[in-house]
Amino acid sequence: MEYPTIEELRLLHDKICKSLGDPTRIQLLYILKEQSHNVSSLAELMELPQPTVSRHLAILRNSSLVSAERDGQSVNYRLAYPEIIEVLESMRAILRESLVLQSSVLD
Amino acid sequence: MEYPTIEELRLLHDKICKSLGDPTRIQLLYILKEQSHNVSSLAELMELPQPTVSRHLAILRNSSLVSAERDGQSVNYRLAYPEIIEVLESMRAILRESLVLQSSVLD
DNA sequence: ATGACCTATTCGAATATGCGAATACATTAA
DNA sequence: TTAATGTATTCGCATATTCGAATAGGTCAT
Repeated sequence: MEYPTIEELRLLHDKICKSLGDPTRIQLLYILKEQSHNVSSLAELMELPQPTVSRHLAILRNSSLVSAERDGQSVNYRLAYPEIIEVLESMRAILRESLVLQSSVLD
Repeated sequence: MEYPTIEELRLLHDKICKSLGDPTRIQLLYILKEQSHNVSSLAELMELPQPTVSRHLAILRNSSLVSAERDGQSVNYRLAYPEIIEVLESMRAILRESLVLQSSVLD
């Protein structure tokens, strides 16, 4: 496992980590994990204004985490790299571990 | 694989993802992957002021990603969950894939 | 207790991020 | 072309985050 350069870490942060730095975007990824959706469908599912969803999708698109394909008037979004869900699941596992550890300290 | 609730995603974001949302903290994790360090050692390695490093370590500590153990006057920091490096490596793999894909589009 | 050393926290300013509202853009049908 | 539908972007504002500088807190030796 090579030690990444500072520049690469900065790129990693800019492109991926920063993208995951908002709960709405994480939720979008989990919804898209199940199936692809267009913008208005996502807006309805998440009960958020369409421009808000569109903005978040633009960030995810810029990070290459989702891909967009126009289908007539609407634009269909899907996960570009389903592996990102496994990444999030690994984080959830760490989170669970740490919470268990913390609660056991209280005993 | 269970579908996480919005509350859980929000917790995931607050505790883990937000912590990864800064390049300095990512670099700290990669340095600590090699071996544990105290604060001033990290500050010197990263060429950053001690308070800056201390602040970032506090955030990582609050996220349970690093653990601190006092050793006399200094405080030794180490990765609480080395798995976090694998998570970051998975993100780097996705990043590489997307960059390769983008460059091939240019051909 | 005092000084030396290491670490943590606070404060103010600068920057970044997210949101609502309005609007611009794109596509299709009539 | 015009209207309708769906999507993207812009503008201001509010909030959040980061950093440098200064300072406070903790530990140990004298």
